[in-house]
Amino acid sequence: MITAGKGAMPLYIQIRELLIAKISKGDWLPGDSIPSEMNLSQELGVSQGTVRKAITELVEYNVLRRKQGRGTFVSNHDSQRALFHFFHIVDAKGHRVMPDSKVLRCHRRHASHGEALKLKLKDRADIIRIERVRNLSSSPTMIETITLPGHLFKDWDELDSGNLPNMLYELYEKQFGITIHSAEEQLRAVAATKHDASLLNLQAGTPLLEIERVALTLNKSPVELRISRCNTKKHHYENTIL
Amino acid sequence: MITAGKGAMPLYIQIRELLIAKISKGDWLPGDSIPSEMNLSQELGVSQGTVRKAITELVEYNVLRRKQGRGTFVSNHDSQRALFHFFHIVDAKGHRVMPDSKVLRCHRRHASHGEALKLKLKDRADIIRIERVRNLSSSPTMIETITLPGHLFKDWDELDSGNLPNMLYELYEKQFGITIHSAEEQLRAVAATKHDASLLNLQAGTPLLEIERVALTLNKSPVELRISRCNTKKHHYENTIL
DNA sequence: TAGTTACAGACTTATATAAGACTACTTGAC
DNA sequence: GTCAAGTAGTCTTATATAAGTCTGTAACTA
Repeated sequence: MITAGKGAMPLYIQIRELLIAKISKGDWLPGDSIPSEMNLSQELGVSQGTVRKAITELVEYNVLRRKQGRGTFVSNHDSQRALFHFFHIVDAKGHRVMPDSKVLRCHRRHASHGEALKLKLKDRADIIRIERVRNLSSSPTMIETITLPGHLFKDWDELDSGNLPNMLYELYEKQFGITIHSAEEQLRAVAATKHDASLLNLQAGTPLLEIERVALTLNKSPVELRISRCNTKKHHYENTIL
Repeated sequence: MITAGKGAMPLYIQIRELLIAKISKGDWLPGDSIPSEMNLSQELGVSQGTVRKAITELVEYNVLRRKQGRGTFVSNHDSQRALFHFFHIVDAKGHRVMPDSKVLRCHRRHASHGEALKLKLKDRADIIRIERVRNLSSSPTMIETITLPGHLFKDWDELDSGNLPNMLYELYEKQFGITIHSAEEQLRAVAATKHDASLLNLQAGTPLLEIERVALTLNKSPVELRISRCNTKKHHYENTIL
């Protein structure tokens, strides 16, 4: 409940947490508009400015999106957002390229110890494994190995695995109600294996950029482990430090 | 001048730009406190809340730093900030390690075409070139090649080049009045040259992570080009996407 | 009549101000 | 030295007004 007074959390923080809870719980779905600042303020017994401050912080975290004159909306994963926010590989000129994807395999397995650790699962838990090659500027450039906790993607097997969409986060959201909100990436340089080499048309031993990403929901629980191995001859990973 | 009324920019944006100008111009130096919100509001003829909103945005950009009960300060580069904000190499456990550095060479040259382009200089402009090896967890892990525009670092040669400080951004700020505020990085996987290999105790051809960074001031003008080649056997580059 | 434009009103977020609460440092009494 | 009050800073909340967006209806045109 919202409480005011000495020693209590500031109102706007209580309200921010309340809004997060509503979204995590699924009361408000991605793409939906939330009640107006005025409505919320009356409902919660605080002023519009206080609700506004709470909302502002969530807009900064990319949880909400405001449109003046229209309302405030829960962020969703259109492919634009996925491309601009989560995809950091660009071409030599620094332009973002929409990748396309060819799925090589898609099957269920047991998690290895390392996978279980990174996804916070029990050892040998049920997982889904996807392997695909991605073309950038129409040449094969990345090999992705994606690991998903089986229990979060129950009806996965009903999908046409040969024809998965290009941007998976949109799929997670629409089909499984799971919204990826943030991610932690580790980057390393590795040597291409023979397998890598044949898929990417290069020689074994060629240096590849390996990106290991754990994608998280709003409440920080891991949902996807993705290992990408990229040929950085004509593309590179771009990061801006602000 | 601050102007209100129809068609004018919002007050808080005008004030934000004014504050940025003051800082860029050097009226307020890194580490200094700026006038209080109340003083500024009186001086500028707006309310405290409006000044506050302008300041808030600059705090989010890491330009200013607030301390409740004390004041608002221009951000400066203590080595902590450099380490946490600009240094993304961590050990296998994800812990930040303070690197140490050994300078190999430090001399003046003419800029190559590529360097001039990235630093927005004229071809063959005067530059300073620093090469150093950095140890992480007491083993040689990175080779850095740093390029600085000569005209911005006039008295550089008076420094003891064999004994440069570990965190250069602090030096730029204190000795030359240049504050690094943001940076753009490009990451690639490359093969170690013989030279790399001998410095890092590994075999030629070993994959290295190459980080090419252009560091910028508050008004986006490039100040440093830094190419780091890292052995990612025991360390990796960490990036969080929010 | 059917279709289109103009405009008013309702509802939304955005901006600006003011007042009091909280926090850290300083000063002075003891 | 220690403690308490004072001072000067930021932080929180509330209120009022501006500006943007959509919808329905009245007026106008073909």
